[in-house]
Amino acid sequence: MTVFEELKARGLIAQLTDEDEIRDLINAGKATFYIGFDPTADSLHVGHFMALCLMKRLQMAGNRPIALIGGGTGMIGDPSGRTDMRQMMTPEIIQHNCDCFKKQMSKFIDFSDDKALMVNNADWLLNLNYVNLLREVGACFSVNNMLRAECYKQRMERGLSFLEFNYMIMQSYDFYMLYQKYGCQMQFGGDDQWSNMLGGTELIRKKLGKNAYAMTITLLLTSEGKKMGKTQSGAVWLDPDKTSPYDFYQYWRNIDDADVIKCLRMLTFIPLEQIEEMAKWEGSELNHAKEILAYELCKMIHGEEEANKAQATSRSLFAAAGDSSNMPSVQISTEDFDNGSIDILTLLVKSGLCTSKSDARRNVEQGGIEAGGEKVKSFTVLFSEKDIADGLVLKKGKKKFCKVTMQ
RNA sequence: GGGGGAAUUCCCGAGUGGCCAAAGGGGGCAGACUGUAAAUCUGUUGUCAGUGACUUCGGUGGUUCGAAUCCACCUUCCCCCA
Repeated sequence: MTVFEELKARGLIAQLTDEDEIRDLINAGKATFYIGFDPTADSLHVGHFMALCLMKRLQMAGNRPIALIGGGTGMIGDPSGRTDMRQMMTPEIIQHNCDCFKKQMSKFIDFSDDKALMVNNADWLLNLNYVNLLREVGACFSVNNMLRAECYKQRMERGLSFLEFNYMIMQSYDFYMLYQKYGCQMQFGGDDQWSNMLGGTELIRKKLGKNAYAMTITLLLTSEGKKMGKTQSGAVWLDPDKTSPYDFYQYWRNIDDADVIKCLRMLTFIPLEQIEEMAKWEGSELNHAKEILAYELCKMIHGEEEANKAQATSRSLFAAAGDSSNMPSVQISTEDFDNGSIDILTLLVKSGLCTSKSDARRNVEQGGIEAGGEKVKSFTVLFSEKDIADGLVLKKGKKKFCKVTMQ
């Protein structure tokens, strides 16, 4: 199976400018392509992961990826897929985020011997001269067309600043530069990037008279049409300090039945034949597929060791056997005790399971709290240092655990 | 540059002097049922020393016994005209 066929079979491809050309280029394994990443946070998240996977798959087929960090475009902010204006970020934050991205990506993509490149568009965007830029590429963009683009249309109702309107031009300019500097013929990205990417291929055609191609990856949506990788508390991060390997594992372990197979196909490197086997599983059997998904992804991001730990912890907590050594934990010190004891509400807040004492009280009242395997019946229950010395396991609801230990 | 409108709790959105910690919906959390799923039903959803107190309705002042609600100024956003 060729790379292209595989991408297609996995359902990764959303739109392409020219299917035949792109297929031949990437199957030949000699192409240079790029994917851009805007430094909107100090860690990559699940949304970026799809793009990283695509890079890896293509790299394994011999192609050369360029990871473009948007140090320059980040100064503007992409309006695509947004209903409100992005908050402007300071140059310092952007720089910091760029550095973080770099670190995470190097773990995943092989950048040795120029097998992949990492460049920052700040290198050329920040020094652009306004009038020169307008004269150089301004004539190649039709405002009429731009306004027709889906990503701007959505914003016509709520307002779009000139700053953000220029984002497409900056991104197109990137492609134009990369084409000239590195012979980069293709740009890949999320499906919400489609119009920005077309801007680039158009620009290259108009300025250089050359063909360049664009392909978008299917956005990973849940069966309910929401973006995957978002939780109530925000994105699911790849940085273990922001989303612990255990939480990362649990996110996938708890995924909807309807989404498991899709995720296995799109996110893992498990051979398609095996995935098709799993697709036949039904009912509670699917639970096993979820475990596989969670383990595989955890292994890819955090390494085999962490994946094993996360799985062991998860199994032990839910199967009530094995060790609890890797569940989320907090340490408290003697100072947290009042007269040698600490109450359950304080403990719940300290553990991070509850956001406030009111919240903790409500959870206790509703019977949602267990401590050391026993349901907490009253919010006045006290614990001594001795109770906690060996590690007290708190449980909120069915799935949230935290082990409290003494410092 | 001129004119008009808006800002309410996590989000949407009601509230136009006391009955407002603020309707309704969404989301979240918890309980029941389950497969660590979905759907459904129930409860809950500002904080704290919980039958009470305290802080919240863009900001700052003011009127009033009493303000999310009235007045002034400011900030931000949207719409129409140029």
